[in-house]
Amino acid sequence: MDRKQEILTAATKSFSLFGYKATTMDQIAKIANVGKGTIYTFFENKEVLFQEIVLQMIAEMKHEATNAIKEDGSFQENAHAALMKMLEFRETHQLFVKIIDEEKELRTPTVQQVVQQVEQAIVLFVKEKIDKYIEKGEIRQVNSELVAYLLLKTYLALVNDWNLTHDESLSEDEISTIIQDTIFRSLII
Amino acid sequence: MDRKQEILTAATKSFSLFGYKATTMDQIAKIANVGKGTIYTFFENKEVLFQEIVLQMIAEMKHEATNAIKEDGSFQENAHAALMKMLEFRETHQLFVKIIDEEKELRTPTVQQVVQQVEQAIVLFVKEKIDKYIEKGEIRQVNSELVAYLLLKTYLALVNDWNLTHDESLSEDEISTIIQDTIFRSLII
DNA sequence: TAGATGACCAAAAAGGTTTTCTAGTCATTT
DNA sequence: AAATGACTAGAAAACCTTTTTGGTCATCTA
Repeated sequence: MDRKQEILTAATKSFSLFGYKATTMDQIAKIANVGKGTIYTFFENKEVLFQEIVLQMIAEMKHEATNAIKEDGSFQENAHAALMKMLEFRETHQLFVKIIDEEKELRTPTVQQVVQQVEQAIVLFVKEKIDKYIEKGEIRQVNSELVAYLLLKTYLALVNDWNLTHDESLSEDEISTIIQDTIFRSLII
Repeated sequence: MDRKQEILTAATKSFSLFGYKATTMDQIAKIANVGKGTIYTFFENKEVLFQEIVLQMIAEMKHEATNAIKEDGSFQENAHAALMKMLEFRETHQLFVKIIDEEKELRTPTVQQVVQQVEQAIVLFVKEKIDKYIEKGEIRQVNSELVAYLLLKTYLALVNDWNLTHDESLSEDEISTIIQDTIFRSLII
């Protein structure tokens, strides 16, 4: 495996496990079995390395979501499939959970910035999907950006915030059902 | 005006303006024109004084919301009226805005706790209203607590979070329209 | 001699200590 | 009997010291 990939893998592992702030460049170098200086021949600095990894994650999310969608499927079934994929994604990709946590707890400026980028990317992606279904005439003509924003915030509230005030987390089924029953349902003509 | 009310007024003013942490008991005493010791003859401590004020605010919110609702009105019009009242309320009662801000920024434990109480009170109130309309058969049989929770989180996202990533805040009309168009609409049979 | 390396440095963060501030008390006053 | 504000203990802020860490670059190695 080439050194750059070695470093990316090591950094992803460490960021996912310890977060941005608690991950040191020395640590990454050690895990990747390279000298620290080597990292800097591939990545300008820690922040850029982090951003590249997060960008990779966003690409993967898009990929997974896109895969879950059937080109000729109805809005209802595709929305459901994509949502379920995103609920799964969360479980396998700890990085997503970790950075949202760190943004809330530690307030690391870099992380805050990156979380914003992620949110923006997700909203844009979802907005485009909504727009497509509006064009198709399958769903109502709504402010697609606002709806996309609302979907993201709802998702995060149910997935991350609910268990802060309640003993047990919501199951994927409960989350899926409530979103289906409210926002998705309201869109269908 | 009696001393207790004088103190409550002064404290409300100071908490609304500076938040919980930045308000000192000396300050409240000075504004209220009483000796600091006097505060402690009416209120056990700073925390209790704060809670009493917030409890008062919750009562007022309930009062306003209840007033906005017509006993024989449809779900649609009452939901809209109550939502508009809450959007107004926010403008006049800076305390609500302030404590939600302080909970996010400063993480003062007392404030965190109190915000939780407020949220719980609101969710319960909204849940009961939803249940009433389910009974009436005007809206679908949904998990009313979850929907109430979702409404609150949506409200807060649109009112507080949107402008963190966008140049201009959403207008009351935009907020009202989107909530109406999504969550409220999905409930109606 | 091109690419990798880790000792090195400046700057930031953590840790520890002193000073200031403030919630809450209570002896004195009204 | 009720109100007060000087007082205190403990919390928070400010300050200084030490350690850590991101980033560099002279040296090494293949």
